[in-house]
Amino acid sequence: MSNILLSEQEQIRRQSLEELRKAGIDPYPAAEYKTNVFARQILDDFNPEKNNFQDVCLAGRIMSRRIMGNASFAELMDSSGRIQIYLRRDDICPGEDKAMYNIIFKHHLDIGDIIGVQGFVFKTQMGETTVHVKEFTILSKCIRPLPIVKEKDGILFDAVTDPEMRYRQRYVDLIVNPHVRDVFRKRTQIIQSMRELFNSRGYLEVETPILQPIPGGAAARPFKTHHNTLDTPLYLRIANELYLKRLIVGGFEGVYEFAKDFRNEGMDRNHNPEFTVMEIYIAYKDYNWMMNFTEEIIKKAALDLHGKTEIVYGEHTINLNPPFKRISMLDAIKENTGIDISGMSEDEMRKVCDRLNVPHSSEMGKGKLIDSIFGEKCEHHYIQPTFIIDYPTETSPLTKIHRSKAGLTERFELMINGKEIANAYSELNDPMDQMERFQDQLRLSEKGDDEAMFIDLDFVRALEYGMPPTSGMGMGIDRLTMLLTNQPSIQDVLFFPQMKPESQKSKAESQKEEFMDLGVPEEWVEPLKKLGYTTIEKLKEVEKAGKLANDLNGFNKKNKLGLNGLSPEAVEKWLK
RNA sequence: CGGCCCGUAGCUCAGCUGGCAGAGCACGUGACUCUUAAUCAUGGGGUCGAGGGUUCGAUUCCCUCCGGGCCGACCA
Repeated sequence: MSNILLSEQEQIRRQSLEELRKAGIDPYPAAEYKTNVFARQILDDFNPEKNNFQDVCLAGRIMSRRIMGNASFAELMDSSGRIQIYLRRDDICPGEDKAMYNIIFKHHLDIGDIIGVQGFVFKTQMGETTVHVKEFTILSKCIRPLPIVKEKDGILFDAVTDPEMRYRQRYVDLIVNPHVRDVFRKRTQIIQSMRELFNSRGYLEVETPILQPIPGGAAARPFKTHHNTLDTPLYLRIANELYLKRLIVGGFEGVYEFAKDFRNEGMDRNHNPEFTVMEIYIAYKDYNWMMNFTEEIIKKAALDLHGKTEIVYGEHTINLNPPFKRISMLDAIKENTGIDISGMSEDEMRKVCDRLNVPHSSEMGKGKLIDSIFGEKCEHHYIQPTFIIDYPTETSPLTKIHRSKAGLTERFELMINGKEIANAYSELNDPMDQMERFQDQLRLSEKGDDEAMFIDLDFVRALEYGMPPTSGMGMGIDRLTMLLTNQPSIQDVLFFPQMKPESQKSKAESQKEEFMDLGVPEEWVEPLKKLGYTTIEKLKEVEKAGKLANDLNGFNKKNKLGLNGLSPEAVEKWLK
């Protein structure tokens, strides 16, 4: 009875559903439907001279229909693509009873329904490879109208473009925008490509805690939650770095994890509160080795995806063929600003910041100032893949001190298209140095730096048992996927990007129970609301009960609700 | 958090200085046995995001709120 709040098209589809049931057809059958082919295989391999595909069975969603009296064409979309199907009344209904075609197919099937078809493949006069259907089976009825997207030669007409619909109802986006499915297939291919490489080297894929008592391994604000039984706070991980290094201490030589991390910070085209990072740690290696390995990972992913290392992103063509440019952070600053800041004091650096219009504040040390200059003046210039190496110690508390350059660490970030794709170190394995660095972080935190790292004493304890020299690297899978699939926003490479919750009802609308308290029968509440009486206040403003009763009875008749008529006296009682 | 923009039929979008809410596709009915953005005829479908204000009259002007986008700030 809630049907009256549905759109006309939804009501019609629900009626079709009932008609199917009345005709003895289950619109949601339970049985397995055995198919023997996908649309793509037919389109690729059908050859009229070979006369192949003469007994095919496939299943998919009806995406368009062209009915011409006693014959019809439609398009069926399965996971592999779209193929045209052809139905003739006298094939579907060989006997006297033509209902299966005339009634069921023509009137009770809609765009969006999922059906199975069995028949043979042929080419139409227009040369279109088509399945001539001898029998069809309804597999699932679609009772909500699908946005209609027409297609001609790969061009979409009236495509669904509203970002809100695309992200909130990704299932609709995936149905009507075929290229979207491709992006997500490629995302999985990228991960597979990396996993293959790591497994071929004998590295172990592992899982580490998402709920952590101390959110370590990065500088970021965490999501906080609470465990009832332990009565203790827990945090969603901002990184898995410290746990993976514990495993290296434990004796594994190479470990990696594709990890969901969570950061309670802003959202924009490059940031989502939850995101995926691949982190890998390999014993007895240093960051120089890791640069070579990173080149190999990126190159392989590009080749596995595109068969070449040259990719297009927006207006740029980017070449992912190694070797990538390597430049130290200080040289990068010199390259982009013409200023050599090496050996400068903190005060001198502040003057440089002022000259370059780089914002800075009093609690920033030399490291942060360098970081800031690089971020403002250099980072976005590195379109072609570039390793920025040797970062200041202050901003790299988990990284080994540089073997030869004072004040710096053995760290690199890989920049592509002006954005960080990967971050790696020669891992700090000196437990006493690590403890001091944590204490430095604590001092920063006390000064008000809310992104300073927490101290993880158990991690220091692990290092005290001895961690082999190790190099580790983290790579942003979402950003890498954006890059390799030419997508401008992180929302386009996440199936379900974070959105504000949809508000269900406007607060102004009165609840059903409030109307029923006034004596309105339950089944009349929705007709009342549909007529504009959305609140009990509006109902009480009504002066002529007779007219309202008349309106309601008229609505009842017009929409064929089949409700018992209302008397003016009954309506009069609601208004008191 | 700040600036700009958007929200009208299932979808894509028009709607001028305020005056009866529109188109294409989709949907209903009818015709049509090789169509392909099928075609032809015909019909129905709207809380103009929500609430308030100004006005004789608001989809249109003003305010508040909700949702979304872009840019910036902050943040990896």
